[in-house]
Amino acid sequence: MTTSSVDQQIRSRLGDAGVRYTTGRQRVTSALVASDGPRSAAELQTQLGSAIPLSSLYRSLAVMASAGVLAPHHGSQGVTRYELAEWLSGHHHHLVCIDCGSVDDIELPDALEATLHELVDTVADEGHFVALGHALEVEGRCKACK
Amino acid sequence: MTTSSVDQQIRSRLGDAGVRYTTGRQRVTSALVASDGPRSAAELQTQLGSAIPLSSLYRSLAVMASAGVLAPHHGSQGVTRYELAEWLSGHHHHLVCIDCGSVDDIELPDALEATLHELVDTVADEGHFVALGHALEVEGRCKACK
DNA sequence: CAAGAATCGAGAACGATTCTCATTTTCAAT
DNA sequence: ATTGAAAATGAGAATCGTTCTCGATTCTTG
Ligand SMILES: [Mn+2]
Ligand SMILES: [Mn+2]
Ligand SMILES: [Zn+2]
Ligand SMILES: [Zn+2]
Repeated sequence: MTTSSVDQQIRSRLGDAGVRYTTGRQRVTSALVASDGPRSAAELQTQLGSAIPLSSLYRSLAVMASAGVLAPHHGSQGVTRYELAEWLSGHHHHLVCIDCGSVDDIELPDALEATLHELVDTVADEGHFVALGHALEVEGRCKACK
Repeated sequence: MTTSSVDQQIRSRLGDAGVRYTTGRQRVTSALVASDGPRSAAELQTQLGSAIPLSSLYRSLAVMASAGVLAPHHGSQGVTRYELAEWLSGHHHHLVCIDCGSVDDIELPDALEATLHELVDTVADEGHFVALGHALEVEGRCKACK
């Protein structure tokens, strides 16, 4: 996934939302495109070399999330990590480290994803609600904690 | 699931951990047994009629979680909700309301759960890690928000 | 070049959670 | 039953991720 194609889609979506795609927000995008999992404000600040003040970073993340460009992931210690929304990154799931809380993306083979989709729909039908999405978290240990 | 049988198992497990099963902790247990999803410290305090100070409640939750009796669930707004560990409550999954963040337990029919297990094991094998657990969150709207 | 809108940045404020420490309760040994 | 050690309690302070405030700055558009 190249930064530039994602950039175009984000620029367009933010434009529709009446929100500017400033250089700070573009930096957030490229940091997230380069990541293999969701990132917190603090992690992004490190990754970006302190180029953006925390208060601005938090605001950009909030703005981009409410425009549907980023998706939040709530982890341990009250830390929220953001990633590109699935319409930008593609649908995928997460491997969460039970020791340090880090999160890595995992993509299911198409056959398995299809199975999972059916499964979720069946569960929703039986529970008389509409499944608007699903998230499978596989719990294990990351390389650093193994 | 009766409170008393769970109580016995918890008493035993806490005993092994060298931790006392005080009346405050027993109240936490009965509140969680009566719940249909994970509960935060604040929610438990309300549910328990302010019978336990928040600082004690937080400590009991932490102690019981690190003894493996409770499991934390990290939700929006930095709120952590706890539920009985799966060896006490049985393995199950969650329906998370995308509007208010409330969480309800859902149990998969055995056939679906078996399918999901296989699926997770396959993914883990392919990613060269060990799946120690899994959590499926189905996203939808709760009755209150529908 | 304005003027208005949106954004920025520094610091204050907030809120969930954790920590501190003096007091109280529990448990085991006598 | 008494006692001393260990564990738990409770009130309040402290912490830390996050959000808010507001004056300064940057965009956009005519
Ligand atoms: Mn992801
Ligand atoms: Mn549950
Ligand atoms: Zn780890
Ligand atoms: Zn709801």
